[in-house]
Amino acid sequence: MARWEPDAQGRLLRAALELFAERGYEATTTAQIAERAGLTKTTLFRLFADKREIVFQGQSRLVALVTRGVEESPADATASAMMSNGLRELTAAHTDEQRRTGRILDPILASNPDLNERAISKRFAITSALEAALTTRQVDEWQAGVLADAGIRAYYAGYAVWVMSEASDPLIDHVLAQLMHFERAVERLSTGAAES
Amino acid sequence: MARWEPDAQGRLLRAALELFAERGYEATTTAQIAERAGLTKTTLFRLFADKREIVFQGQSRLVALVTRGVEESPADATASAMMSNGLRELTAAHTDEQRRTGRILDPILASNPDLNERAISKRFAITSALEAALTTRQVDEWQAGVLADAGIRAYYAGYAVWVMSEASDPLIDHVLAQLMHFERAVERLSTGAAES
DNA sequence: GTCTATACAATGATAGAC
DNA sequence: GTCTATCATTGTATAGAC
Repeated sequence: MARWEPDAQGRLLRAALELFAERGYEATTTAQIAERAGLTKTTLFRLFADKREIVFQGQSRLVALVTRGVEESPADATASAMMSNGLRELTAAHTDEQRRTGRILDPILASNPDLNERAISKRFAITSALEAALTTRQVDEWQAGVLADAGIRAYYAGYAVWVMSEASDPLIDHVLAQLMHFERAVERLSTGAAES
Repeated sequence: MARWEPDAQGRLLRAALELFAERGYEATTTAQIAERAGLTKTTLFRLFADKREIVFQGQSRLVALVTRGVEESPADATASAMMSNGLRELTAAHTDEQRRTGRILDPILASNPDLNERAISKRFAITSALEAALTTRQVDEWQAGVLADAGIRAYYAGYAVWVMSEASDPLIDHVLAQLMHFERAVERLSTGAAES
């Protein structure tokens, strides 16, 4: 069936993670990654748009997931409930293996400005997708923006706790815990808004 | 006094804007930009970290400005008021000439993925600076995050209207108009939160 | 339909001369 | 502070092998 070893993308990802951990992101060339994966540079760049995408490919599907979570919400759902459904869909995509990968990957992402920039860009893409999905469901534009910012903020904050946690508690619990902080913040802002 | 023509950075910026407008960002090489500015590629890369920074250098100082606006707020200011002060400082930095530049630059930024990514990164840096400044002033972390997200959202939305406006109305007016939308959104969220 | 070989343009770094 | 020169690396383009 397969004339070549299967799962070229996965092999490239694993090779990249190994090399980045060994010698750092910048000191690793795309040729070295390809070689360790048993491929060539040409193939690497056919499968990934650029060097950074090797490590972020997984996050690209999150955009579609958060959108679907909102779209599949019942017709009478509140704006907040639709946002939560988007997050639920996001978190459902995270396996225990991703938690292990995250523990290796996250320090690498933080260590390099190029990877950091791409990470920020991905976060923005997910936020924009959530915002657009809410707007499509007739949520007021500013409300959609605030809910999207807060929801993705909760998602990232919850993820940071989850990825470092020893227990096998599900990601969604951490994200929902963060969302409660958001609701408290909104309460305090609305009562305090008149003062200023 | 000056053995070379002064304002190398400004000359490079103007040369870059001209060339980007003429033939696009990708079709312009750093050597061409340097040549039109009467310099060489080496000098360009000593003055700017990379090709994109030629066009974003101006935004880097905004990080310091928003921080200062919060820091200089009176001791009894509310969290919202400190955030507004940060925005006030940001908007004060925008001249009428920047509005003209923005009309040329913004379409270029939107047209190229690399520039877009850098723009998102700058927005995140400004947001993080505002958030950190509020936290330093003892604002609760989640409240600081929500206020920073919303404040910078208002700043960008206000900027988008201002840059296209024919009248010579100040930027701060547009930003404050956006902030009122935020306050209304908070009101509606706090009353509706119990439903879900 | 996936991979390889080769050649190539552009970014960005570096070293030494003026 | 700028220049010339050279260099490694990213990323593209093409043509062909299995």
